[in-house]
Amino acid sequence: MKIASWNVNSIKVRLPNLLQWLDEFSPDIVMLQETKCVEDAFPRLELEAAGYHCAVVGQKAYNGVALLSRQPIEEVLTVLPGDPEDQQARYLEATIGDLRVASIYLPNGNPAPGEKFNYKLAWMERLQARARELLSLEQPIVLGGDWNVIPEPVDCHDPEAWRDDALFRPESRAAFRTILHLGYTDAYRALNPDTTHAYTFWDYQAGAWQRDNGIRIDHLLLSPQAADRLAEAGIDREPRGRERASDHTPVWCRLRDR
DNA sequence: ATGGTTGTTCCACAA
Repeated sequence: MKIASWNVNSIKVRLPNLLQWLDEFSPDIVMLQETKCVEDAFPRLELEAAGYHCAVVGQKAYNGVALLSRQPIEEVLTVLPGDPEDQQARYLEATIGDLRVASIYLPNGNPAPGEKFNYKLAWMERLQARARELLSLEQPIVLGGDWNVIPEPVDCHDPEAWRDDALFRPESRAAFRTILHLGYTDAYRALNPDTTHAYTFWDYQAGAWQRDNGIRIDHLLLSPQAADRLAEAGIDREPRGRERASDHTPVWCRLRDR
């Protein structure tokens, strides 16, 4: 069972890249972020033709997350609980087979400090509460997505350049650790404890890709029942080097069948 | 320190 997460930065622009990658990589489940379209504009027919069920939550122009799955998608939750005022399409949770999965697009939070940073931290509090609730299911869970958090200095090319950024500030990193400490496992880091230059995002600007000036901000967090089945984890850099690439590349893991 | 890029939308904003 291959599970991947990819911030595609517009599903409309990236559909050819996505279809090519689905064909080559053949994941069973994909969490998508920054689809940047309303539900009705999501290219459901093309993805179904490629063999995937779709669940989508979207809004105009910004945000938007989706789940793709070879198996049917059930018991869908389209909002992160905890704030009825929050209108941003950033969370989609569902049951697929014996798994509970979520596609997460965590707020960027810049500039920090400020309102956007406050929103990020409040959103992380809500996510932590939901992550704790989910653990009581005692089920394999995968919380995957663009977490917009650089967990450790080793997860960026130049820590000094990111020091005051919302993705690397102590508050963001602490909130991420708090979720890990509930009992979740960072799939990539668990199986690649010493790997450096393992990035999932390279800015479009200033030749960041060519200079490998990247950051690791896309993560798959596993509940204990999922971590027990973790067989492989990696980052597929190939899509980032293609024509019309997203600024993110997919992160993935493989869980053993039970 | 600055500027560099991409996407969506409407003449900026988000990343």
